[in-house]
Amino acid sequence: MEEKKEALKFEVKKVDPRTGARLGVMHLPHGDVETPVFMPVGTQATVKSMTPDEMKDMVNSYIILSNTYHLFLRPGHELVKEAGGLHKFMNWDRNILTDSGGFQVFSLGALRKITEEGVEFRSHIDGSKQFISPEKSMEIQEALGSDIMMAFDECAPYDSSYTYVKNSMERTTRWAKRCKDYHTTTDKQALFGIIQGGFYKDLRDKSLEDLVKLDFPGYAIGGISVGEPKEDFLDILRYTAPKMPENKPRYLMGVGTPDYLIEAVFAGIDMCDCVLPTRMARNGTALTHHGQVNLLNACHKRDFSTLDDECDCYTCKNYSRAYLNHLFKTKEILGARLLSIHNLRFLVKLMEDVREAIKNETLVEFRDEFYKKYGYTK
RNA sequence: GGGUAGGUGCCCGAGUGGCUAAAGGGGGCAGACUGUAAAUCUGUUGGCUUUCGCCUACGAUGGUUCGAAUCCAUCCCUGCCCA
Repeated sequence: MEEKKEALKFEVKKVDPRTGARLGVMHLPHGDVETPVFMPVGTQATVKSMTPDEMKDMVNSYIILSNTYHLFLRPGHELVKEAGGLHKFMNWDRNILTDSGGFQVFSLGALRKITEEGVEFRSHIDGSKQFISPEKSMEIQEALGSDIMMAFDECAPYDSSYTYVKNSMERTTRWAKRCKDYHTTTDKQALFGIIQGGFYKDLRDKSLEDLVKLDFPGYAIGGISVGEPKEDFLDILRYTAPKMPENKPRYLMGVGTPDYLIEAVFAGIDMCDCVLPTRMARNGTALTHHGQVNLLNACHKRDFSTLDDECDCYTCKNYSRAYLNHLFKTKEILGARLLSIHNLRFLVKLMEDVREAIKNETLVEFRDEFYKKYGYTK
């Protein structure tokens, strides 16, 4: 019997004997992606302020995210399809992972109503009534033509009760089944399931168990990094990640800061994404090897030194903190661009270094040294 | 020279007897940002005392009043119009 060709083939190249961290590679329709990987976010078919060439040449990114809900509203998934798909539309020929719109169920809280059938939204743009079901999310993501699609889920708020999270998680699992039933072109696009269950371990177990039965080519942890204390985040991460199928990519959604990324890798996570580097960049804050640096602070006015002496990015090689300070003070858009280049490169490079450390079995030393320099107390 | 409008905290500007250390912007200083409703949002911005409080402050000086940025007088300065 010949096995049907699948969009995603995942290889675990090595598991760090001391930590369980994994080194791997995802073979995808638009090229290979080495893991662990940080995926920049380009919600509206653009990583804000960055051209695709810059994402390749300056950031060295092989996969980025985009968003179902936002592209559904504008310009509309039909239009993107008409343009030849999302890759062609935005001129990005490497991989794209699309989020399902599930996060918007959470972030647009006041504007939606959840039922078994799906979620009714009020558009944040014009207030118009919109409806997204699991099937609709699949239809949109198929029209976009992303390489990895996410199942339509509900991301419950941090303060949700056990009963609420239980019902929500069970519905998310039913929705995942509906997504899988709808999505048949598995040779072109891989569909990942999303584990929910909030901060209740038995619910995480149940979610994982039921999703694994559905046999997705990859699994994500959703519903954390929603404003909880770090201990709670680490607790659920360390509890859930190691139980996820070993032969499939493990994706931690919505993370983030350098310490969260490193902790995720320690827990056996292969993929992370976050808006943080680009958003912080636009707001004037840089991630550096010596901690966060707010370029708007007065202390940089006459600081002609480089932003991060250990960074290899275009910004660090060519501009001073004083110049960046000036650009942000004057609200020049180049400031946002230069810091976006830096922050994105910083996190992508962090994962490159992490992969190297796993290869060399020096991950623990790498983490300790990184934390010490960054100023984390650990 | 005549007329007229006005002088408020770093800047612009509201306030026309007590609720005013004085709205709102801007600027300054700092903080937040984690599957993007974010080039956004929040705090703070006279001095001393880090509670109560006291002092200084709305062009200057003097006055009316229990009480004045707000009313009166004089003076100084600025914009505009006419000569």
